[in-house]
Amino acid sequence: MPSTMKRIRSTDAVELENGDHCKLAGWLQEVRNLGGIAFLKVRDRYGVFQVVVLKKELGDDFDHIVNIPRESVITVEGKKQETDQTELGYEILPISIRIDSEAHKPLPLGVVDKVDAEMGTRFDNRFLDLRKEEKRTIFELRETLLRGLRDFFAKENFIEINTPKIAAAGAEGGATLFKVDYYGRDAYLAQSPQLYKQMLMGAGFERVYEIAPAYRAEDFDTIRHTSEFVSLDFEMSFIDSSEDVMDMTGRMVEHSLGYVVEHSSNMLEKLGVEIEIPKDPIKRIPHHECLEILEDLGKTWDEEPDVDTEGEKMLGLYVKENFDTEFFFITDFPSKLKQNTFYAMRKDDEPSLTTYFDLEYKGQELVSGGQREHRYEVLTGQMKDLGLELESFEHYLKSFKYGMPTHGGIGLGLDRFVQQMLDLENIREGILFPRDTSRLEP
RNA sequence: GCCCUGGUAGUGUAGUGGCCCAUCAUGUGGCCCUGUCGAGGCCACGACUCGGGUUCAAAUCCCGGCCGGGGCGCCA
Repeated sequence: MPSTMKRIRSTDAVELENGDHCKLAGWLQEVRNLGGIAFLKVRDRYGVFQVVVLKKELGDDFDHIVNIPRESVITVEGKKQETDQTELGYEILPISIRIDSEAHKPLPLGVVDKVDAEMGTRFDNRFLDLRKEEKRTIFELRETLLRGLRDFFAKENFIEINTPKIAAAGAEGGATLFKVDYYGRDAYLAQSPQLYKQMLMGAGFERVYEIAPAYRAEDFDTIRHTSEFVSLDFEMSFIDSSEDVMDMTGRMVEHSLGYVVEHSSNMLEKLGVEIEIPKDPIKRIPHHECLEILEDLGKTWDEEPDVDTEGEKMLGLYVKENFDTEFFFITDFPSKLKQNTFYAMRKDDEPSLTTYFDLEYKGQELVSGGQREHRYEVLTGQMKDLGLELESFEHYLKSFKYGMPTHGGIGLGLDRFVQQMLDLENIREGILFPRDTSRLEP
């Protein structure tokens, strides 16, 4: 019978003396039955340990043990025996084996099968999919990245905030919002914390950041969009220009990626990923120069020239080849392209341009940000030009009437950050339970 | 929203008018095997997304439904 001995991790058993008794537990990954001897491969979060059972010692129990279905949860108590024939350098000679949870057969998705599964099958059985080490490693690394980001913001004296995810109106005009029933009233899931961040600048918080879900009811079907994603937003006051925001953004990326490399190099090795930490300052290329570069590269446009998806990829390769970096800012977005972003500040000396920028990472948009318009009259003017009803923004606009500092900030797609950092083919790989146009469960 | 593409055993696939009561692998079940680690050997089990149509004949062609994958627009 299992004793009251405490269960230890597979990797902690490495430290035990040869012959020590211990208790380990995990999922029975596979049984290698050779007839008179069988090897059980048991997996916990940290590794895979081996249990050796002999038929001549166990008799009928042997047949029972080797027939435990794969992926059942078992607890093994026994003696540690060192060996150079297993990955962890030891194996367990069991005294008792307890089945805590017998797995049904067949598995809807093999954990260590030699055949791949399609994404649909994998996400329908995500808990099984995540039993694979490389899938779980993605989320260990995602957590390290988050820790690195929070570490940066703490050092820079930002306050982590939480703003409402249900609101009466959308933050930005034109965006597609999910409608919900709020005690009989129409309400919408937040697609950005933008307006709240700005109101907190008016409240005197000076530096805030939020890491929270955002919702977009757009009909996209791509490898870089989901309907629910985690948005990292920061906002800072008393800036001189959007240069201050870009500088902060660059150092944020530099610090967080450096943090991942410093704390999780073993995990990166498991995935075979090498991370480039951007050199500060990150290269800035004005939007109009991007278009010139693209033209030189032979790109043509059917309509108004812009940095479209193809252009982003081309520019990503261009900076990689010419400047040996995976990062660059596209700056000075034309006002025409940012028309819906009513809070974007236009350049005083060149109103056809905004202070807005994107940060591109490996040829994909990662960050969007800039200096916000803090002058009440200018802001409301831009909103009127867009045809917005000022009344529905009453609470937002009020915060601009009684002392609003200059400010700016960014929004970063955390899932995209993970995707690009780890070279994941699809953004969904870095999301535990993704939501897209067709998937609402699990 | 527009465009492309797909749906065959639990899983992944081959087959694109008759050679198919459907290939291979993996899995599952059984038997053999005392050092396996992509274990090996032998045997067995298990499938054409749904509805309609064309045809002597449909997994295969056509129409529609349902469910996926991807591109663009847009965006993080």
